[in-house]
Amino acid sequence: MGYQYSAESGGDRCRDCPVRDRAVCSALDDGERARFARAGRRVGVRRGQRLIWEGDPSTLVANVMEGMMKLSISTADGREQIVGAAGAADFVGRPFGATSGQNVTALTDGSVCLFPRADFDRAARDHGGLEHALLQRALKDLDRARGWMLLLGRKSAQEKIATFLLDMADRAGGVADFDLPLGRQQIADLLGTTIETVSRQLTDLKRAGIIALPSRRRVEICDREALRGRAETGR
Amino acid sequence: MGYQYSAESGGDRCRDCPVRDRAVCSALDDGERARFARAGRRVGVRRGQRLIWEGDPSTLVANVMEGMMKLSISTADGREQIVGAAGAADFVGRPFGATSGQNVTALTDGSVCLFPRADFDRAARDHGGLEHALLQRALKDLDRARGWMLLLGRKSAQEKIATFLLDMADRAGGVADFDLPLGRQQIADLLGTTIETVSRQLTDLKRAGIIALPSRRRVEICDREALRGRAETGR
DNA sequence: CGGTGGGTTGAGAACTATCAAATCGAGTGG
DNA sequence: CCACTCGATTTGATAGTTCTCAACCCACCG
Repeated sequence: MGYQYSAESGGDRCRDCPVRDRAVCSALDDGERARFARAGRRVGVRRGQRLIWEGDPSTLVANVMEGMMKLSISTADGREQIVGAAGAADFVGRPFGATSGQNVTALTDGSVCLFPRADFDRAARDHGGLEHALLQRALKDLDRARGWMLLLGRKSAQEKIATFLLDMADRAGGVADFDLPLGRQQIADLLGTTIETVSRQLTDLKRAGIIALPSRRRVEICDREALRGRAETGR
Repeated sequence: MGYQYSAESGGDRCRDCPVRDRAVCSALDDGERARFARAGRRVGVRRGQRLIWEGDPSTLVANVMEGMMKLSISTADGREQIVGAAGAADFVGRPFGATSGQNVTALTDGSVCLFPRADFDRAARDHGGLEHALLQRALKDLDRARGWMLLLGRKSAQEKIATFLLDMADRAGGVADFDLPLGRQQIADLLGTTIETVSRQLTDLKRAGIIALPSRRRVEICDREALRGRAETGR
């Protein structure tokens, strides 16, 4: 399939894993992990590369080690909706299921730790801790997905953008000043709107003095309260 | 809280449970279940009754025994989005989490088997089978939620209604003829649109001869292919 | 027979998408 | 260092959808 396998082969593959104590694997003890690690492969991914295809048989799952991935679903005529994102230490893929319901595509260069789904499923069944970690993540993802459904179904473009910016600020650690990990088109795909609407709403917020946009990717929140107001009633 | 507790008290509460071999409990063996059952209570619910509130501490979880529930989230100003539905044998509530992210409200009269979350969490940790069953459900719910995000974010009113009708027909067993379990307002809340738009789209489909609407709740699909077409490209 | 609670229909306003053109920014090669 | 190019973003004009508000209908009930 053309993945780029890293040089490291046997031995303790996890030793230098950047996410070894945040990923689901951290639920395993050292012995379990050592055995489990044999099934996994560290693989580099390039921006734009697709790891998993919507509708394909679910044969792979992975932990993200570096970089950012998007989960997306498309209509037959090419409209795309981003349904989730996964960064370092997050889990992607569909365990315990015949097919994958989403595309998984790299938004940035990065690397993942890839497992054949069958091996992973077996390990999850054998080690309750791993399964519990998966359940925790699935439940959290489910809460997030459902929260986003409210945004997609019921919020105006204004509210969508404001909510999105607050969400991003939170993820960046609650700071007022951060870089967007997404381009305008991807923001549109996430919010269920168009690139032009995203652009217009951003410049509206800028003109209102609520945010500043020093460069394409950078955002400064100048008036968090006002932004919060628009996230709730920005009709 | 005013729940209506049923008369049955001790003994084998599960014996006459209508969903005993489809609910998550079916992952337990008889001995486990007997012990587990002591923590649960069968409770009747009336149409409109809310079991769980969005944002409240998560103290209860439940298996639905009879009837249908909706999961919903609301904005501060009262707009509502339905984010899921639960029928007989489905599980509701937020295990392993401090707060519930959704409202759970009965759409019809029915009954549920209610557990204090703490007891349920403990049981899930002790019995891997139960946890696995929960994971399976969470993953399926997650797939469904994400699929619905595509509809909410990217589909036109026409496509939403057509998709909804096909979905309902599937759930009813793939028949061409079924009763809607939801009123117009609830369909609107599910599809992220308004009651008027739902009504208009339905009459459009009726005028086109694709469906018939013999009564308020009943739908007949006359031309499934045409309906499928509108679910994909009904712009 | 007058309520009542859905549901439908109509008209106009408000948003948002669409299409097209102008701008911007980072590279590139001279 | 400057013109030039390419992709991303912004802006403008316009068309379409969908929402909103209001009136009307209809089946059912006391």
